[in-house]
Amino acid sequence: MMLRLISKLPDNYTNLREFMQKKRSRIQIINQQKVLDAGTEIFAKYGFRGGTIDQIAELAGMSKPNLLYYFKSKKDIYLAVLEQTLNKWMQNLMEWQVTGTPEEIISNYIDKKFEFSRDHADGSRVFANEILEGAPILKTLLGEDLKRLVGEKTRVIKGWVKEGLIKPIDPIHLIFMIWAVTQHYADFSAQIETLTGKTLDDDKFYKQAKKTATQIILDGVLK
Amino acid sequence: MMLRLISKLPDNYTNLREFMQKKRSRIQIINQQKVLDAGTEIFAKYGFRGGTIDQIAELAGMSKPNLLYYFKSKKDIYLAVLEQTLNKWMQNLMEWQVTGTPEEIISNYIDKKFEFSRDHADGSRVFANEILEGAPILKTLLGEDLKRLVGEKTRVIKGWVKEGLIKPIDPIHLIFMIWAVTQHYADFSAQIETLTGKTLDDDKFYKQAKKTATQIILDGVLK
DNA sequence: AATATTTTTTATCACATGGTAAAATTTTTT
DNA sequence: AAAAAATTTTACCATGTGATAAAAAATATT
Repeated sequence: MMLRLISKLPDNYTNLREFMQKKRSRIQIINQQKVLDAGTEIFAKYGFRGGTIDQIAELAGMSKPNLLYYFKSKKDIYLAVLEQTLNKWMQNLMEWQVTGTPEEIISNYIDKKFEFSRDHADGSRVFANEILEGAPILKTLLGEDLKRLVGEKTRVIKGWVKEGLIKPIDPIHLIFMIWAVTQHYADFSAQIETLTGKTLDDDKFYKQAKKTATQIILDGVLK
Repeated sequence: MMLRLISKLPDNYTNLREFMQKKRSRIQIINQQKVLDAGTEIFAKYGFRGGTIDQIAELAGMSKPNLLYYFKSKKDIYLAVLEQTLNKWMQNLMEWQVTGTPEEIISNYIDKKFEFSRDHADGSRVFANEILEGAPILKTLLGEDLKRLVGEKTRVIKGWVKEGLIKPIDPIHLIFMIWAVTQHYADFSAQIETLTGKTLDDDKFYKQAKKTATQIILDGVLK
C-alpha cells in the first residue's frame, strides 16, 4: 500500500505529479535520487522553511538551475522527500504483525522502529520537523491514513487488555511511548552523541538501547 | 544555579551580554519579554534558520527596526530564547529529588517533565529544533553542564540497581526514555492532536498520558 | 517648562534566496 | 553522422531577509 501523498494533494499544489509519473531517463533516475537524498539531509536539519535550494543543490553536486530542471520548486522537492519518508514510516507501522503473543508483536514492532531510527535517521528528522512546523502538509494524511492504522492497532491492544493478556493500559499512549522512545534516538542523536559519545550506528549501543527500551516497555505492559 | 549560556559564549559571538546586563527601563523590560515570547513561538515552529525577524516582530507587535533596538541581531534573540528555555529545562532536571525511594524519585521526575511539556511546549520545541539542527549552540553546554548532571543521575540509578532496589537496567537509557516520552507530547503535539483531538492542555488527557507513561516505566523498572 | 534620554518610525541597503529564460553542451535516436 | 531530445550552464530577476542610519516622537529628568 502506497500513500501517494502527492496524488492526494489539491490540484493547485504541485505539478510534481506528471513530473514524477512520466517514464524517466537513466540520468533522471540518478539525479532525482541525488536531489531526494540531499533534500532529505537538508530538510532533516533545517526543516522546510530553513532549508534552501542552494544547500540541497550543493550537497547533490549540481547547480541550482540544474536541480530545478528536476524539481520545479522547493516545495516539489519537499513533497517528494516527505512522500518517500512517510511511505517508509507508515510501512513500518503496517508491518505490525497480526499474529503472535502481545510480547512478540510489541517487541517486534519496537525492533522495527529502532531499525528505522538507525537506517532512516534523516527521514525521521524530516518527519519531526514537519510536525514541529505544525504538520501543514501532513495534517490531512495523518488524520486519515495514519488515524485509521492507529485505530486498528489500538483495537488490537484493547483486545489484549480485555482478554487479560496485558495490564490495563491506554493503548494510544503505549503507541506514543513506543514512537517517542524509538524516534528519540534518531531525532535527538546530536544530544545523545554529546552525552554518550555514541549513536545507533554503534552496534553495542544500538543493542543496549533497544534492549533497555524493550525490557522496560514489555515489563511495564505484560502481566 | 543559572546556566548563563550567553556568558559562556566566545567573545566574538554576541554583544548580548552588556545589552542584557545594563539596568533596564520599564519599557525595555516589557518589550524584551514580548520579543522573547514571540521569538520562542517562532523558533519553536521554524528553528533558527527558518524563523525570521519579521515574523517575530509581527507577533511581538512592533516594527522590525524597533525590535532590533532591543536585540541587535536575530542570533541575539535566539540566544536569549535558548538561554531562557535551557535554564528552565535544566532546572527541571536539577529538581530531581535527592531523597526518597526509586519509585518516588522517578515518578516525581516524570511528573515534573510532563508539567514542563504542558507549560513550556514551545520551549521544548525550540530545544528540539536546536538539537535537530545539530545543536550548534548548545553542543558545548550539553557536553559540560548537562553531561555532569546526567552523570550524577546515572550514578544514583546505578546505585539502586546495585542495591537491588530496581531491575538491572541501563540508567542512561532509562533517562532517555523519560525524556523521549514526556517531550514527545510537546514536540509532536500537532500529530497527537490530529490523531486524538487532544493535547496536554486537556486535563483528562494530560492525566491519562502521565498515568500510562508513569505506570509502564515504573512497572518496567521496579522489582 | 526646558533639557536630556529613550523609544519608535521612516527610509534605505546589501546580500540571500527562489525561480526563469535562453544559449550551450551532451546524450540518445535515427 | 546528422537530427532530435535531454541535460547543463550562464546570465539574470524579483522578492525576502537581516541589518543600519538618521529623523521624529515619546518619556524621563532636571
